[in-house]
Amino acid sequence: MDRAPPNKKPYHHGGLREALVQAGIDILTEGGLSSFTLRECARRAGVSHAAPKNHFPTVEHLKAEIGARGFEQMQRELAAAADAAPSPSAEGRLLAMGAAYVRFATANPAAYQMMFRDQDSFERTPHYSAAAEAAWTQLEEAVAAVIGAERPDVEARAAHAFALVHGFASLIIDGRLPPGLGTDAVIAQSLASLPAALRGLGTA
Amino acid sequence: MDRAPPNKKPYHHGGLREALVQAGIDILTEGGLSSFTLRECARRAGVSHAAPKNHFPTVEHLKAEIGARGFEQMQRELAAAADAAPSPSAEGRLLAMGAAYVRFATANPAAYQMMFRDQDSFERTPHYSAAAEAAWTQLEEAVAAVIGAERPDVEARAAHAFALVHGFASLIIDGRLPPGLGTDAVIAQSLASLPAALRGLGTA
DNA sequence: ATATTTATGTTGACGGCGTCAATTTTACTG
DNA sequence: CAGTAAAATTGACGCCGTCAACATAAATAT
Repeated sequence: MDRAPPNKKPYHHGGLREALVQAGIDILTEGGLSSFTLRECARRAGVSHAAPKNHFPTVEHLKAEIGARGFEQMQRELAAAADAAPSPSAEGRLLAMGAAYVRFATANPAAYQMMFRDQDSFERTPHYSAAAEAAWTQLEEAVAAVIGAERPDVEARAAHAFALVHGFASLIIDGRLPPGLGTDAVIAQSLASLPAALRGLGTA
Repeated sequence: MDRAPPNKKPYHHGGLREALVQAGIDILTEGGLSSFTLRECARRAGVSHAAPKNHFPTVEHLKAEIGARGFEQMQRELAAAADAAPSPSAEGRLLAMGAAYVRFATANPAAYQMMFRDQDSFERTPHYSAAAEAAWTQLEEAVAAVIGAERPDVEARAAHAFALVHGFASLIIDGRLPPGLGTDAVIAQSLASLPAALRGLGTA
């Protein structure tokens, strides 16, 4: 009857694929990107070092799956933040999303790195591609709501917004910002300039 | 007489430390971050795999040195770009530096990654720290020239500018921008909003 | 000049990694 | 109840970074 997650273990393990993903997320949370290892994922899942092969052809496929989950989780948090924005205007929603974006990245630094850093491997799986694309669409729509969807440069303006929040997130995660400059206040101040910057450009 | 680089080889190798750094840069240029290996650096320098130990206690120290060179090179290019700016105003210089920043990162993606990505290792050497700090100071001064050095939020505004260019650079390097959005024109358009954004905030 | 000390490199080993091939165990299916 | 296919184990391979022991060559001291 039951196939994947229930208490019954239909196969040898019963849900190794899912267990590997969860183990990987735990490892990232506990020890950061450098402690992530395929063999350690297997250990935590209680299987031998070669067992993952049946569910993920290479370690990059597992990383891609974890990255996809990260995009999905972030998308949920951004949507919630937009709905909970103090001002329900398009601007208010965009600013709330921007703040939530940086908050997600700094709260889950290793997962965020797994989402964005190609280490090289372009083993982008369909799931990863879809999740990343959905997150991009979410951002693009929020920008379009601010500047008007008919604007021919909506994509370019979305890229601007994306670069700003991703830049802050990356710099904070890598510790490359002088102390005191990665705070919510500083970021909120920078985000405040975003609507004007988005609107003021590209109409030329 | 001659000690370090000349044709004479006073020691066993004569300049292994420098040769390792250069080999590392070559590897990054040719094969990207994932092909960088301490043993491969040693191979290219023509020494055994353990020889680097005498010059760099760990591979992270070598990475830090290469990262430091990257910061120094970038700083030179930014200064040259500012001096060659079409408009010699503070704004013109800042915009030229921003464009040069993204250009450097995309032209040397692996070196840029080595400069910024901590892989974890906080083996920051004095040289690395000094070079990174100098680059930050350069940016801060350019921002101060635009908005006025007496502004109490110069650092925070510099962080804003830093995040924007670093965000673009990172997204492009990691291939996370939809095709066509990493072009010079799009970036120039975003940079154009920077002076107004920097000035318009934080005076409150 | 010779001896000693120090710096530099080599060799070989260690454990950990990702991947693969061969094999065994378990579940599904006709 | 077969027979097949899926899932997992074992053991090996070649890499990697690091270390300890040893060898060599340069600098220094006597």
